[in-house]
Amino acid sequence: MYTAMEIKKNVYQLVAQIPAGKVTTYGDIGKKIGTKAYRAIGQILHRNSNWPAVPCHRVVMKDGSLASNYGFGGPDMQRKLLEKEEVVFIDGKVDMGIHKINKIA
DNA sequence: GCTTTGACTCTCG
DNA sequence: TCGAGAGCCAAAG
Repeated sequence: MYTAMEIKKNVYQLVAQIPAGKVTTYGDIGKKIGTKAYRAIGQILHRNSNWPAVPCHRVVMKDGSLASNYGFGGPDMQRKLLEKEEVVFIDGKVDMGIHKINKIA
């Protein structure tokens, strides 16, 4: 049983544990914390009370696509940040086969 | 205090 | 293989 604060804390914790050059998906985070509210995670990160402690730019969709409305400068900014992390982009999407984390600590 | 929206994902057609 | 619909949780109006 998680409370709103616990969920947010878990999300921030998991995202903060993502190393540079690696990315994760909302689904993995949701399953990791035991919730199916993948949208809520995105919402939490959008609000992001813990910026810049939480690298929300390392969180992408299942397909590797970036967020639709990244609230920091648009998806372009997010892509730029990931590229600086040595993340390889394929067809405008993150190469999940290399950068996607198998399991979050 | 209730209703609507939102950085998503999964399943059925 | 591609498209549309339902489900979930939290924050804002």
